[in-house]
Amino acid sequence: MRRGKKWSEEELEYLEDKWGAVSIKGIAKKLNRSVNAVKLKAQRMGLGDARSHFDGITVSQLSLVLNTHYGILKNWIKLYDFPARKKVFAAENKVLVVTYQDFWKWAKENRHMLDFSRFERLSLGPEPKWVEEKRKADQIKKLHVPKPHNTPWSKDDDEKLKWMLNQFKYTYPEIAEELKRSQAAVKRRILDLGLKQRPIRLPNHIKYSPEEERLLIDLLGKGYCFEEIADRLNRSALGVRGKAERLGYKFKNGVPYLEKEIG
DNA sequence: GTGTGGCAATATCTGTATAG
DNA sequence: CTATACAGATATTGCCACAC
Repeated sequence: MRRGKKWSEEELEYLEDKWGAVSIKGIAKKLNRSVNAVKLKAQRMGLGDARSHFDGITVSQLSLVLNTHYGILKNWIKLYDFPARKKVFAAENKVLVVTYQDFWKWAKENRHMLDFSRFERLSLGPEPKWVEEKRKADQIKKLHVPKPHNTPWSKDDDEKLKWMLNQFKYTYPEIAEELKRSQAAVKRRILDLGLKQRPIRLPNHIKYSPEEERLLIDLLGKGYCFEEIADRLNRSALGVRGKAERLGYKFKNGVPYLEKEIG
């Protein structure tokens, strides 16, 4: 003869999902059961220790693994739906965490935001298949644009830029490669320095063949940088970017998407 | 159509600080 | 030592205009 309520499917699911993520007290309250009843059920389900059950990482630790900054992850949470949530471990403190599963799901959609060359493979658990190619793309990007983001322009950099412009024989790809920055960065710097000279333009009457368009779309989706795609198409990164726009792509923090696609 | 001009907006990064 | 907050500086991105 049982005295307790029978556990519904929904309740069991909830328990399994929140075990280790929400305090036992919280689960008990939500399910309108006693703390003991919840503990007992979890034990019988073989869920194990709530604390070690968590298959994820704190956001703070993740920022270290990714070799970025805590503030950047906070920005991703705020603006890009990074799937972090508050979790109570041992004490009262709530800490931002993300499960590996949630992380990889988000990472797939936002792969362009992540630089996989910054961390060793498998340091965040088993990696989905697409990661291998993205990491390769990121390593290639580093060859095109070796200077880390926000690297200040030195006097020498600026002088070299001016000198090259004054030769009136260098293109964006050539100047960017020499300065180890993206072509877009070079373009912006020319503007900021108030220079009147411009790199010589590449021919602008070469139509993209269907194969070229397909390659562009493919590489863009896989996360290759514009410089690499441009090299393969024998064009400029600026041009490839423009073509991507004409193909209907929009960009949000480097992540390409098509307007008509919903979700 | 294609590559690029121009510029506002914003992400990244550094540094400092606080609390547990 | 870990987790978090926040501000300032500036390098880079998003977007659309525009000349060929």
